[in-house]
Amino acid sequence: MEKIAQRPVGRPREFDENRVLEAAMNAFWNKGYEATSLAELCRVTGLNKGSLYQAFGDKHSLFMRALTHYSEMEYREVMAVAVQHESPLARIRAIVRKICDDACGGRGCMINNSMVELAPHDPEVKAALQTFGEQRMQGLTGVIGAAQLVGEIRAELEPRKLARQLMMTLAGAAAMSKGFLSNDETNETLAALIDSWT
Amino acid sequence: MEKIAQRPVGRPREFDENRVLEAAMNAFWNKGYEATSLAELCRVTGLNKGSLYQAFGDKHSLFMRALTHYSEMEYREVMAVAVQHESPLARIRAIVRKICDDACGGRGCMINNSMVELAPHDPEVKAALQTFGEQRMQGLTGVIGAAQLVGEIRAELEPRKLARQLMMTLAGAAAMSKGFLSNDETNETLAALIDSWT
DNA sequence: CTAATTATTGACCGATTGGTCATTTAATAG
DNA sequence: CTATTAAATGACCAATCGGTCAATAATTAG
Repeated sequence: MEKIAQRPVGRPREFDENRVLEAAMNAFWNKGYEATSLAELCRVTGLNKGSLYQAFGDKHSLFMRALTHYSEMEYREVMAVAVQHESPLARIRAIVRKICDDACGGRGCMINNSMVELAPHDPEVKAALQTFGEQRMQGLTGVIGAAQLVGEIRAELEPRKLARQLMMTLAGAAAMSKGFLSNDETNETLAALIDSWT
Repeated sequence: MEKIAQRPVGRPREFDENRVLEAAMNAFWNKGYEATSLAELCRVTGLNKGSLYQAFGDKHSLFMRALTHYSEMEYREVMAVAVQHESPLARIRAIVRKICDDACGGRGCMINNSMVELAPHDPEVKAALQTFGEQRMQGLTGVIGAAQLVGEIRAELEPRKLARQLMMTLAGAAAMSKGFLSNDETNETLAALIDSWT
């Protein structure tokens, strides 16, 4: 017996879950959690309240899904850029450039936005952000260590500390690009940081 | 004729403007603009809506006053710490430590919070933040230059670029201290950055 | 066909939002 | 005293908030 992908019982969904998540993510990314109303979410997703609630639960649950969606999307895109480069240092530079350019689009980084707006008062968001952060810390630490092995970064520096330094500077870039620094200025500053490691 | 501080005509105010501003600042600093309701502002200030509106205008105007109050308070406090040290480099370290410790109180830095939450959609806030930012950039650039003159920071580095680097890292510290890094980790990272300049 | 199951719709809900205003109160001016 | 000015109060407002729900529609199971 072959296992055919048969439809579940009941009326089928008329929307694509990923498209809806994408739309909700963009709304939250642009305006933050509090400033994004359910009416706005209905507008951008094309669904009405009832459907939104049945499919995703309340506003907070939808936000958590959108936040996770963002984290996975961003991670995937950054990895795709990273693997285009051979040397670890070139990978680091490409990763940083990609993250910086994404954040300089005027809406910053959704993870950073959420950390600032919600983390202190929302344990669920805070826990998710810590998970995403640890994931990124490990990735960066790994590639920094690799760069040291091939002599592209000075060996006496501690990979974990450099990764932390980079994470902090990227977080700062995401914030300051929203109202104070230009894309060029942030990119230049990040490049200078990495140069100081070689 | 001596100029006596005579009371103005009409019923005198029953509250101290600075205390009210302080209370409003703390509320906005804790929860951000959108998440702080007028009811909450009345609660923490002890005033009721009518008085709040007559004295400060609408919510947005009150926020601008609170934000300015924060900027001036923080600037004053940082300067007070700075002047306790003789050498420029010691001043830089003290300034950074002070800013970092303030931001690590769980509520971050109100300027950074506002940049993330409001700058992209609120021109008035954005303009104010740019002013505050420029002020700080000039201060940091100056003291970095002074440190170079006495040989505490390598002379080949550009003061403005170092100041930008420091501002970005401090902004990152303010954000990440809200949900990801401890006070010790942020302090250590910032100290390492400054060490790399010597 | 009927029964069962799930999705869609939009009217509806109480609570809260930011904001206004007429009335009262407390002071000075003359 | 009266007139004038300004602050304080809390009732009041329309609009919006997040959230619910009964009615309807679309599908599968038998």
